[in-house]
Amino acid sequence: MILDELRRQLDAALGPWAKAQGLPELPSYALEEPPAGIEADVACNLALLLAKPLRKSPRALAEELRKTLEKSLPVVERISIAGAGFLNFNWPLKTLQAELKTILTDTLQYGRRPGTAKQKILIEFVSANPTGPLHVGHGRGAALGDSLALILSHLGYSVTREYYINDAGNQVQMLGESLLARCAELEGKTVSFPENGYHGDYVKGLAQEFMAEVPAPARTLDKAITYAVAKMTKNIERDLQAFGVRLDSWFSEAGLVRQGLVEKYIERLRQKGFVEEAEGAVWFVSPGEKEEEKDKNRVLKKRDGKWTYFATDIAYHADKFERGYDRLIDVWGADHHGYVPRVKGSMQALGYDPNRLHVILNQLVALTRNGVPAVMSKRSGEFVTLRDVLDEVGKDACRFFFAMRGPNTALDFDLELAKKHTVDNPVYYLQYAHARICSIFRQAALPNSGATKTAEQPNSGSTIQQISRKADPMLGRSDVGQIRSTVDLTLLKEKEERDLMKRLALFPQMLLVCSQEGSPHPVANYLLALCRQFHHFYDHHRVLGDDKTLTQARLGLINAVRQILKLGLSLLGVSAPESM
RNA sequence: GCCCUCGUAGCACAACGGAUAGUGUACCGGCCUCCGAAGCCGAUGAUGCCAGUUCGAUUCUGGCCGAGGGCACCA
Repeated sequence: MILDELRRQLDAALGPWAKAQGLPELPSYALEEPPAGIEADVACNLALLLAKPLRKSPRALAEELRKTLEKSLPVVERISIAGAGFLNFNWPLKTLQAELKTILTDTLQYGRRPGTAKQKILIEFVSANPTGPLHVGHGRGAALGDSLALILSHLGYSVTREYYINDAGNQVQMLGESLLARCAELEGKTVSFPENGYHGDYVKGLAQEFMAEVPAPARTLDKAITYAVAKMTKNIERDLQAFGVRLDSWFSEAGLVRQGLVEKYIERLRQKGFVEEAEGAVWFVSPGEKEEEKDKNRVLKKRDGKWTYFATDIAYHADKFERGYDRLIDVWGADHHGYVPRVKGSMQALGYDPNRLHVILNQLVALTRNGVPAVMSKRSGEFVTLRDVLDEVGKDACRFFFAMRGPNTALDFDLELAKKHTVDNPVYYLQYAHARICSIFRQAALPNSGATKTAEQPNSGSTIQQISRKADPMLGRSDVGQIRSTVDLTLLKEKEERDLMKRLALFPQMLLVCSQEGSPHPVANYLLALCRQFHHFYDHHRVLGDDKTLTQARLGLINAVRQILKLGLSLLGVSAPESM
């Protein structure tokens, strides 16, 4: 990507310069998009950063840097100084045109980072208890985790998505008891429903199925638990599928316990001296314990001899490391934030680098209905399922709604509002732009349009057909399939065309930001900007015109927009309809 | 009480410590004999309060006010 190239050239040119100034190395500087209204493509803050160590004014330093760089930045057309001392660069048209060609040649590889394939990442998300259907709040974690996985995959990492099924412990026990109680009710017996049981109606339905499939003598608690968990897990998987989320791996907590992995890792902790027994229970004592870290100390084995969630979680995370992953990403609800230091502490105690574990906390979704807070509890049975919302507002609107926000903002989701004002969701703005471009291609394929008149031209160089097919197998069948001409991208020189090319070239950089910040929301903002520029271009210039070669070039440009748009939307789990 | 996150326009959200704080919606005024008006152009409108660090603070630090969430031998 062109920003990488610019950075390489800057480093090469300024490394020696920095040494001459007595600096050990160049500080890590930013290359970013200047604010609107600045006549430059890339801004660099190097002079501002160096002002203090070199005790010179930023403007004077910028001037010095400009002189040093003048002859050594071939990717750049113009270097200027603005504001407090920004070094601004302008791309020559040919650089942008070359980048456009790169995009058209292989969109699906555009943005891939070298060397990433070697790194194995395990991203765990949703992991809701298999005790009931997913509710809307889970949707946020699902959307976040899935999109992040898609983005990391696109960058080239080897990504595995995993769902941790909490199918051991009190909650599923309670589900089993609730199920048996409902069965007894159906048989006409009067029973007292478990106090902390699951009151949702879905348990009644489950009971009917259970009774139909399992003969009475076999209806033990264990059987009820495994039956209910299996059904609920299947249900969750179906909901996620409808939400466009696919998991690679479903990891069972019960299986972890069964294999004795909890004993194994707790024993390892004990040998390292991090385990104590007190008050009839077994405790974890965090490494380098200080008074203020007391809260990291937690019970591993309860007085009744059962493992706590914390104990199994230690084993689970250790197991993830042992499975050979370089990086672990956990997507948790913000209500688990106090839990992060404990898990990291335990990993450190076991000898794993805690920095290889990244926990992304997403704030909870505050559900309201007409402004009134809606209670979300599986046990009480009062909750709005993800499925309900999907049915009402649709997958695309829902995915985009969650994906366009950073994980750290508590967001309000008003059910009635979401149902009424789905048009408020900017996802339609993006989909409309995509459909509009597809429509132009359909138009271009018609007889008498500027595009098809060139069919007899010699087929030298890349053709729209060839490059489109390579980049997107979906295309090339009907809409651009008939277009055949050499494409001269150097014809693209209007301001609006240039702006579009520039925006397209920023795609890889944007994905890096997502990766660094652990959030897909920059994709949403990027796509909105891209579409705005496309519509602006569309408003100023005709794509299909009398000038055949220009028509071809513009078809190439908007095809790149279309493909990046489609790719970006797919990273958010949103579809890109060809018409709407 | 202690800890975490968040306070940006009527509403919902953006902005690695940078330049004129962006976008969508809502409201107001324009634009379809021409590739999709689910669009475009224009106008109005915002960093909770008070200090501090800095050449420069929406961003970092402290305090205050407000919202949400944690502080289990639950998961």
